[in-house]
Amino acid sequence: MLNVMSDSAGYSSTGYDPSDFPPFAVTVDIVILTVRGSQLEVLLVQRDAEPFAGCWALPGGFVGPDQDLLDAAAFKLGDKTGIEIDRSHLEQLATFGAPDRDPRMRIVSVSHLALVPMPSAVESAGQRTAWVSVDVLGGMQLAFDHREIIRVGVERARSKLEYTTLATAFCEPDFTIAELRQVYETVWGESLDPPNFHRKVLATAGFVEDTGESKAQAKGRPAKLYRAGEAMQLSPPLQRSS
Amino acid sequence: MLNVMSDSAGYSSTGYDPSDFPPFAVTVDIVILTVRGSQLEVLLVQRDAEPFAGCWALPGGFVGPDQDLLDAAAFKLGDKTGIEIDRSHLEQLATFGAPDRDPRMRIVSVSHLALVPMPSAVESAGQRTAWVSVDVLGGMQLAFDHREIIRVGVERARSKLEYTTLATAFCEPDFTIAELRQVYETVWGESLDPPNFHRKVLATAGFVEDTGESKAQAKGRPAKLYRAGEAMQLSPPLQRSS
DNA sequence: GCAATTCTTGTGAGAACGACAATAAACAGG
DNA sequence: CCTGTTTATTGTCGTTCTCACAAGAATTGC
Repeated sequence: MLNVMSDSAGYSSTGYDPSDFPPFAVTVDIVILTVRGSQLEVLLVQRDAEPFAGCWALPGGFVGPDQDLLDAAAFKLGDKTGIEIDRSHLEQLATFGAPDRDPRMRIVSVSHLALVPMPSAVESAGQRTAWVSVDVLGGMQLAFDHREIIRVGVERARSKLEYTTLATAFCEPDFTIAELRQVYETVWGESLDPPNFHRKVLATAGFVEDTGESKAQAKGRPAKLYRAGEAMQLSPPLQRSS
Repeated sequence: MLNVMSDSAGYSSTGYDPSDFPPFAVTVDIVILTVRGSQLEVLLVQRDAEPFAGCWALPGGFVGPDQDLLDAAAFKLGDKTGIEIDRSHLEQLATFGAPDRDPRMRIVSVSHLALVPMPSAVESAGQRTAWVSVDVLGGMQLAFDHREIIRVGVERARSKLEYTTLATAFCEPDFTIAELRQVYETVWGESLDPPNFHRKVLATAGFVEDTGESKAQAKGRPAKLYRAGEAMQLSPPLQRSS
C-alpha cells in the first residue's frame, strides 16, 4: 500500500514546486494519564476498524481542515471518551511520522499529553475505553507506534513533575499533602519521606495554597486541605533519586 | 492551490477516499543555534519565492514521501545551508499547525533544534544565509510564525543547558572550561562565577574528560583541554538564577 | 483512657552552594 | 632576570539545603 505515495514523487530535481508536495494526513493522539491508587494509568480505546482492529490504541483522530492542533486533541478526546479536559493540562508531546508507521498511507501524528485527577476520569470511561496501568502495557498488543508514544508521554510526565507544579493536575481541586505525595510516589515509582516532602512543598512559594479546610482520614489525624497555587515552575526542583 | 491534493489522489483502490481526510502538507523547519563570542545566533535563509519573498526564514522544506522527520530535517539543512549536522545534536522541537500559519494552504511544520560549534558554522553560511543574533530578531521581519518557533527553540536550549550536557554541542571537540562557561553565560545571558563553575563541571561525573592537552591563551595561564564525556544528564542540574 | 494511626513540626549531622581569597602558569616589558 | 598583568585553577569558610529520624499533635477504635 505504500506505493500509493511513490506516484507523486519526483520533485527533488527541479527545486520545490509547491504544487508537488507529497500527500500527508495529520492526526492527533492523546496520552491521557491519571493516578489511581498506586497505579499510573493511561486511557486506551479499542479499535473497531482496520488496521489493528480489536487492538487497543490511544484516543485520537484526523485533524479537521480548520482545526488547530491543540483544539483537535481536546475535541477528539471529548468525542471519543467523553472526557472534557482542562485545557491548561493538555500540552503537545511530540510528533511521530515514520514513513511506515501506518500501513494505509503516510500519516503524521501529533501526540499530546493530558493529566487528569483520579475519580472523574475513571467514571467517564465508556464502553470501549479502559484505563490501563502503564506497568502492564508490555503484555498488550497496541496499535501503530502507540507503545512508543506512551513511553515518551510517561517519561515527559515523570520529568515535568521534577521542575513544575504539574503534579497538582492529578489531584482534585482540594487535596492534602499526602495525596500530592502519593502522586509523586506513583509516577516516579519510589517512596518519599513524608516529613521532608511536606516541608519542601510548603516551602516552595506558590506551589500550594491553604484552604483553611481539613479532611478526615480513615485513621489518624485529619489533614489540611490545599489547592494548587499560582506557580508553574519549581525552583529548586524536587528531585528523584534515579 | 488547495486543489492540488485531489490531483494526486488514487486512494480509492486502497479503500481510502482522499476526501476522507483533509489535505495537509508537512514541512520541517530547523532552528540551528550557535554561540559566537557573546552572542547566541540563529541561522536564517532569505526566501526567494512567495509568500514572504525577501523575508528571512528558518531553513526547511517539505518532507519527502518516504523520509523520516529527523532525516528530512538533517537533509534540508545540508541542502539549503551546506551544514552537515551531527545527528546527535539534532532533536525535534515542536509542531506548529495553526490553520492560517501559511496563506497558501494547510501546512503543518515539525520544527527541529540543532546546536553547532562556532567556527565551522560561520564558515558554512552561504550567499543567502546569515547568522543573526537572537537579540536583534525583534527588528526583523520573519516569514510565517518563525519568530515564535525561534522563541521556543531558544527557550528549549536555555532549559536543556540546565539539566543536560548539551552545552558541549556548542563547543569544538576539544574545549576549555572557560569556553564552556562562555557558552552558558551567552545562552543564559548572565555571568557565572569562574571558580565555582570550574569545580562544578569537574565534579559532575561524565560531563567532561581530560585530554591531557593544554591550550595557550592570549594572556594568562594556559587552560587544560577537555572533551565531552559520556553523560547526557546533569544531576544535580546547573541552575540559572532567573 | 489507651493504643494505633496519620499528619505535622523539630533537630542535628553532613553535603552543597556561593562569595571571595590565594596560588599557579603563562607573557610583556624593562 | 625580575616584575607586573592576565587568566586558570585550587582553597577557605560561612550559609543554606538535604536527609534521616525523633517528637509532638489530632483523630479513631476499643
